[in-house]
This record gives sequence, structure tokens and C-alpha cells, in this order.
Amino acid sequence: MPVHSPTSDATEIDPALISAQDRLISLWGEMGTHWGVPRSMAEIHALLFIAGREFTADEIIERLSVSRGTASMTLRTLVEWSMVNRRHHRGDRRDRYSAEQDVWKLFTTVLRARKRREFDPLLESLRVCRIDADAGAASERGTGDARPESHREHDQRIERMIELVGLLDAVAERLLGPQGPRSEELEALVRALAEAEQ
Amino acid sequence: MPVHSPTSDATEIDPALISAQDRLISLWGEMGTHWGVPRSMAEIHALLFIAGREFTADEIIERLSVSRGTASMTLRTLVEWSMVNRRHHRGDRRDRYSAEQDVWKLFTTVLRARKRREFDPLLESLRVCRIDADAGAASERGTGDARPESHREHDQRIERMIELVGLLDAVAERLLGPQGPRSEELEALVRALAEAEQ
DNA sequence: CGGTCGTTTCAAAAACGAGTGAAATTGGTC
DNA sequence: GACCAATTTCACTCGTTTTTGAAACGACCG
Repeated sequence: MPVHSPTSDATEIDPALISAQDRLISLWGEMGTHWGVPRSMAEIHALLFIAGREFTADEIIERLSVSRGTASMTLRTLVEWSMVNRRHHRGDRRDRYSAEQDVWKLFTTVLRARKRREFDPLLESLRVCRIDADAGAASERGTGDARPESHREHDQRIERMIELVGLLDAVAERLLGPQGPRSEELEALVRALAEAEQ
Repeated sequence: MPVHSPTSDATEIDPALISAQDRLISLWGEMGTHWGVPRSMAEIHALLFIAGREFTADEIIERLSVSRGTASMTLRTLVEWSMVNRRHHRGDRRDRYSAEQDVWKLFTTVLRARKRREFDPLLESLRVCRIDADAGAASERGTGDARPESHREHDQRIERMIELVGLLDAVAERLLGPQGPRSEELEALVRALAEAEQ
């Protein structure tokens, strides 16, 4: 076995390191449950990130005591979401998994995913919550009734929500950039905002 | 009963309005489940927001078909988080609940709550995930060993996470301001960021 | 090809969290 | 201070989501 491709046993017998990693893995798993991410998914990602090297599925399974099924499904999802890379090594049938090490890229990846999966559809659904003046009013236009006050107020509230969500969406868009995230620029922008004078 | 204090029956017999409200309530409840907020909590808040008037607990219970217990617990939490105001009316033992109508204030309220409940403790916990050079190294200082490479790398990764979370925390701090949120300013800031040149 | 190793799928179990409703409590009233 | 209405609490139920583990699948190797 080549020296530069050490196994888990060879590299990770350092109790202080292991225990520090475990603290982060537990913490991250706990955070996950508060943010709608399955605990094992967060834990697996935390392990790959903090160890900063490639793992085979079996190493992950053993280290975190998760089932084969969970590891497989979770890794697939993490790869789909571009949080983890899968690599095939010649001469080894086992795939190796590793996590993006740039925390800013991680951040934008998550932001992008949530925007696409939640903000964009939300914006669309909100529009449907308006009381369309045409739809209902058309049938009773003959009465000469103006649109009821209550309808106008309702629509104003929806409109304000749309405006807020749309604005946040635009901020995300701006941060992500039109053709993929650019970490340095994003970081600079956020830093500027954080440090702006009170 | 005074005319200016109409009951649910008196004000809300407009099917178009009710159904539009219901659409929003369902949508918001659904969003809640994706963001770690109990469905009923999101629904109750949506109802109070979109109706834009005060409700008694019983009105909420009937309108949303939730149990007394859920209504009580949820309203308490919503009031704790300053998302909903409770008001006592003289001559009526029932409390009335209403939601903040300014969506920007809502946004800052949520931001503030999540920051306090999640970001701040997270930052604290992350620090504990470092391999403190003093703690472990002290016992084996005699060996003359420098701090292992693996420990330095580990701490660097943690440090980068702390930096990211800390920066987001600082942005939130900046947006919220030192003595409570100021909606107009916040809105202007976010608008500027959204519209900045690409 | 047949065997081996690794991955994926899926039905069932376990764990978790939300919701219920009756009982206890509170607070106001006569 | 006893009663009544409203609110809160909490042990339990119910539904969902997560996790498991075994079986099916697929790919690579000799």
C-alpha cells in the first residue's frame, strides 16, 4: 500500500483530533435538525469538511455508525447539491467523497439551492394569493359596486409581502452573480455591509 | 354588541376573500415546515397578518380548526418572539391578538430572533471545536514536538467557519442596528445591495 | 461468463415532533 | 372568598420523517 494514500487507521489515531472532529460533527448535525436538514446528512458533510480529505463510503459508515442505505442516499443528495464531490480512482472500485473546502463557495451553494427551491416558487405562489380584480369582479360588475375595501386591503398586504420576498430574492441574485458565484467579490460585499458605519 | 367591534360572522362572509386568505395561510404553513417552524404557528401568524385585525383565541381556533392547546402555546410563543401583539380590552376577559403589519419589521424580528437563538450559540460552540493548543499540548510539551500539522489544519478549517458565521452575524447586527431595527434604513440598505451594478 | 465488490433501492422500524384535549391553574367578578 | 370563564399545561396520540438492513442491481476483473 502506498504511503501517500493512508488508511483511516493509519492517519486518525490522534484522540484529541478525533474528539474535536466529533464535537463539530455533533454540533453540525444538531444545527441541521433546526434547519430542515437530516441529522445524518449534516453529520456526513461535517465529517468530510473537517477531515479535509477523501473518504470511501465504508470509512464514513464506520466512523459515523450510519447504515449503508443512509450513506448512499445522503451522499447522492450531497453530490446533487454540489456540496460534495465524488471521484473515481483508477485501480479502485470504491468511489471517494470529499467536501468543498472553501466556506464561501459552500455558503453560495446553499443560498443558490434554497433560492431556487423555495424563494422562486414562493414568489409565484404569492401572486396567486391576490384576489384578482378581473376574476371575481367581472361577474358582478353590473352592480356598479366598486371593489370592496377589504379586497383592496388584502391585496395591499400580499403586495407588500411580494415586494419583500422579491427584494430578498434580488439580493440573493446579486450575491450569486449572473454566471456563478464569485467568492472573493461576495466576501468583499458582505464585509462592506458588515463594517458600514452605524 | 357595538357595531364597531364586529364578530367573525359579521365581517367575513365574503367567499372570495376567505378563499384568498386560506390560500395564503396554507402557503405560509407549508413554508414554515421547510424552515423549522411548526405548521400551525405559521398558519396562525399568516391569519393574523392577512386579516389585519384583532382575533380572540376562539376565533382563531374556529377559523383554523386547531386545538385550544395549540392556539394557546403558539400564541404565547408568537408573542414572546414579538411577531404578535396581545391586547387586553376592558370589559372583555378574552385577550385579542394581532400581527405586526409592517413586513420589514417582521423581517427584522425574525432575523433578530434567529440570530439570538442560533447564530450566537453556534459561534460559541464553534470555538469549543478548536483543538486548544494549551490544553492538549501542555501535557506533552516536554517531547519538544511542534503542534501536529493535522491540528493546525483542523483549527484553520474551524477558524474559517467561525469567520463566515461571524461575518454573517455582523451583517445581521448591522442591519438590526444597535438599539432596535429601523425599517426605512434597513430597506434602503437592502435595496442598494439588490440594485448594485453587476 | 461467473464471482466479487460496491452501490442503490425499498419496505419496515424507529425516532421525532406536532397536536390534542382534559385537567389544573389563573384571574376576574359578584 | 367562592364561583365562573378563560387560559395554560402536560401526558398522551398521531402522523411524518429518518434510518435501517436486506435484497436487487450493476460494474469490473480474472
